[in-house]
Amino acid sequence: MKRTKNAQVTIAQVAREAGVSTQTVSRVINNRQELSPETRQRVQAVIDRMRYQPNAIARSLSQRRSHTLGVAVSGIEYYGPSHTLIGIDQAANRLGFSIILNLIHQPEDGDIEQVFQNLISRQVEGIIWAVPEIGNNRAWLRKEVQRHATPFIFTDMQSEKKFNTISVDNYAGGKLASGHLLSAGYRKIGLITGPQNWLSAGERRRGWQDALAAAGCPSEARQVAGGTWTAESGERGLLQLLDTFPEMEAVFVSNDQMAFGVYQALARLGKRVPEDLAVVGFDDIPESAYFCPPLTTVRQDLYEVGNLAVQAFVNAREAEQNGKSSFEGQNLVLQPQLIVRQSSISANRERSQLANGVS
Amino acid sequence: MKRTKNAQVTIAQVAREAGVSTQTVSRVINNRQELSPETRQRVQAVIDRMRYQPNAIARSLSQRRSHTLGVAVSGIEYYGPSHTLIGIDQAANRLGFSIILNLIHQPEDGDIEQVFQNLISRQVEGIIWAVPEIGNNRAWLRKEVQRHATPFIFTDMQSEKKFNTISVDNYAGGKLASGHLLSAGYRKIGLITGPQNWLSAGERRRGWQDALAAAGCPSEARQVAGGTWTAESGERGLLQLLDTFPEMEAVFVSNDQMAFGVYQALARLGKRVPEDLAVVGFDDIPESAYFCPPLTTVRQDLYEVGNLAVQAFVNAREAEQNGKSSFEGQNLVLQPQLIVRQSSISANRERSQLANGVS
DNA sequence: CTGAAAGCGCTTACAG
DNA sequence: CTGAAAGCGCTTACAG
Repeated sequence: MKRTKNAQVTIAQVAREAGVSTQTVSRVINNRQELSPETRQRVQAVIDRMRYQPNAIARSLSQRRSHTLGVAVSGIEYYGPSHTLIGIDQAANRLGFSIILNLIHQPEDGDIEQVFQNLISRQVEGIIWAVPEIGNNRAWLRKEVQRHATPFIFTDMQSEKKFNTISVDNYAGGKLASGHLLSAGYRKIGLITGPQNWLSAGERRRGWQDALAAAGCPSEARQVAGGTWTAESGERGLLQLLDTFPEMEAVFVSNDQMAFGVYQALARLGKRVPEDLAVVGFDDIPESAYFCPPLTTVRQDLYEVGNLAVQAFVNAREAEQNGKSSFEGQNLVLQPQLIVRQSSISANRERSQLANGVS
Repeated sequence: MKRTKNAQVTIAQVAREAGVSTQTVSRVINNRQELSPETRQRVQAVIDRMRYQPNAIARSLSQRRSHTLGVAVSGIEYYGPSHTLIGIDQAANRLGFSIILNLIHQPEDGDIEQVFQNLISRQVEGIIWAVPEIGNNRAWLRKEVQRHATPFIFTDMQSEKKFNTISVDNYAGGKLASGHLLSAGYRKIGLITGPQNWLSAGERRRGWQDALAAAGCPSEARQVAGGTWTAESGERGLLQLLDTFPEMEAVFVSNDQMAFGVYQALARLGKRVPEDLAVVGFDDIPESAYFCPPLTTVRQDLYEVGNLAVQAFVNAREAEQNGKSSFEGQNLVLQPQLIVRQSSISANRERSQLANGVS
């Protein structure tokens, strides 16, 4: 009586029970056409009665197709990566692929190698690498990718001919944010960056720099504070800038969470946004519309990045199967979008002198 | 020249190349002891040269072990679920398990069934179900779980003898939050809830209700506003309460994101926290320490829930293997922790009359 | 210490 | 329309 539980029912058992061969059962579960309706029905009945579930692993082995996609992601506790993952998951499901997930905690480390090998040995049909390019944690990976036939899609990587990349144009985003402040009349614009070695952080910084340069505004080192994406670091960054760049009129903060920290620090000091300091963020997290005042920011559709990554996988796969001569990667760059709210629009355009403490 | 890429190298090819049998190669890659050092070395050299990677699928089939864990999660865009997932991932990695991920978008729907079947057919060795119990989306699941031998761990579910559950005591959390406000001297305490049909939302509400009842305070319907976990709904909830419960002195908001919305709405109205309204949240998201003023909230260690879920899987598995007579589930309940910050402590304890608009 | 044989649970040509 | 045989790439007893 103990065993109400399924010991695995196999195709052979079903075949015996139904009085047919195993490949007839196989034809039923795979919905092949060359089958008499009666046989199909009879076998199906047995399948249902025995609650037969085909073993996907056995199927994978004989078909040499795992119906599986390897996904490596970092930082799913943040808004962006979690949405990319959601996009990947939904698109993969639509195509009937399961996802083998690997969260990368320290992209700088050698566990990159282990994750990659594990995915390969599990015979994933493709790999999506949604891990920020930090420093050169990918030196090893690049070589390996070219050695394997498995389609490999990079997210968050500089476009590069030999690879498949889907990314958001962070440089353009940085320019957009800074250009907006410039055209609103601000000239003394500070910057709070993301972690030094993240590619996206660097690109946003470059965008800021070039926009300011193009407008003939200075962009000196003292106008820049280094953050780590957290609200806390935003707060620290602002305090630092208030010290090194007291004449600051506006600040481009490299993500919304840090912008939140900036808001809090300003509130504590009795300063107002945007009258005392205009603020622009990056990401457009859901909360930013509810900041007080609502935050001007740069929206990037990371969910779409996930979808496109899966699409790129499909494309790469087909190319591979059609024996495309050389493995040419495709590079897709999404343009971010400026969302203007009140944090960057001082109604009367009289920028107060933050330096003088007039609040 | 085209094909620099690996066509799959098999154990047979390695064996032939090394002049040994396949099971000798198998012994090398599995690090078995009964092997002469020379043979091992020679075979290893061939493995390295040919870049042989064992096929995990073939191995799974013959071993009848997938080294795989099925994980279903909802809402990874939120703080809690994403941290649970991180906890699961890390613990699983330590044990050498890969994760097959399924994001559940509409827990109410029948896709529950499909996800479950898919996981089973992929021969996962266990399933962690980190999907909130909403309505009775699990009626079907419960039956199915008992039919299969695969260990099944529920997160976010009411403790129940027959199942393995790991959860946070949301009821206690609600009591903690409300009790704190009561002992700070507040009597007129409002509530903004999470979505009606989420178990955790209901539990927090029950905690609030019982705490108030125990203190002899009213907890009428007009003191409650329904939210949906988002900042936007928090804002709406507050406005509603201001209308239906104007004498309100304090409010327990069922998560920090909604509390954030409450802050913003109050700021817009020129009201101050906690002088005009004391606020307590739930979750302790990283930002809440940077709210202005810092938010009193209830911390739950969802990362730990993930870790414990994996541990519970290991335990259930061992029990199963040792043929424990009946499948007795284990129920683990984590206690949340009150984090007191400034949003609930009015220095001079003079509660202003929000109703009168004296701010 | 090493190998020949069988088997894991399916599918894929190939016959008929 | 249906089945006997071989094979996917490993591991597991079993010999020796």
